[in-house]
Amino acid sequence: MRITTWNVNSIRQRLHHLIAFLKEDEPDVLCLQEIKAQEDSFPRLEIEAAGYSVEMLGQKTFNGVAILSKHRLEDVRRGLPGDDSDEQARYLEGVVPFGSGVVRVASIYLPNGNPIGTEKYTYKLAWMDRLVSHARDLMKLEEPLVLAGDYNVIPEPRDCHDPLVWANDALFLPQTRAKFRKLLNIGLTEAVRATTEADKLYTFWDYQAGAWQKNNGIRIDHLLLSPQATDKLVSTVIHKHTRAWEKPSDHVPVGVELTG
DNA sequence: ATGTCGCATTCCATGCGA
Repeated sequence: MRITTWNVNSIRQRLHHLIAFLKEDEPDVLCLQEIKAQEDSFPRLEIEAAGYSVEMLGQKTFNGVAILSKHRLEDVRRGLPGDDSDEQARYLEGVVPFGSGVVRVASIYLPNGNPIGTEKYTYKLAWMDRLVSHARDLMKLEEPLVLAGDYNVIPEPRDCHDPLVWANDALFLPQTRAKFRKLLNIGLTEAVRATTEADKLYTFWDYQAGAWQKNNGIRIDHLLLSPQATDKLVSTVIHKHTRAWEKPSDHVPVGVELTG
């Protein structure tokens, strides 16, 4: 069973890439972020024609998350608990069959938080607190769990091309990284780091300043696994080649394979 | 060199978010 996450930066602009990726990689579950669409403009029929069911939480213009799955999602949760006034579409969760049971999967689009010193960064930190709280609740279920998405967090200096460039950025501030470590400290395992110690592994390259050509990237798309999922972890993959496609997303897909 | 995208409106140019 393979579960993959991809920030597509507009589902409508990226539909052909998305269909191409589904056909070449055939993930069982694909979590999407930044679909930038609501239900009425989401290309549901094309995706269903490729053999995937669709659950989504959309929003006009910005944000928006979805989960595509070969098997229909059950027990779907739309939105991150903890703040009923939060209207940004950044969290979607559900379960799919896995072995003799299920795996619970979430598609996460964690706030960017820039510029620091503004309400945007306050919102990011508060959102991370809510994610920690909800993840604690999910851990009590003691089931395979994969929290996948664009975390907008560079976990360590080796996860970016030049740490000095990112020193005062919301993606890399000590306070941001500390909150990310809270997720790990409640017992979640970051899948890519569980399978490799390599540096220069990136999942995002800015459109600007020739970042892709210079391999000036950052690793901000992550899959966090509960112990029950980590026990089944076989491998991870960063689908870097998609960044070289014509008119690409600035993020590439990242996937895990679990046995069973 | 504050350099590129995608979206929406103020609508063929500009502001916002990333």
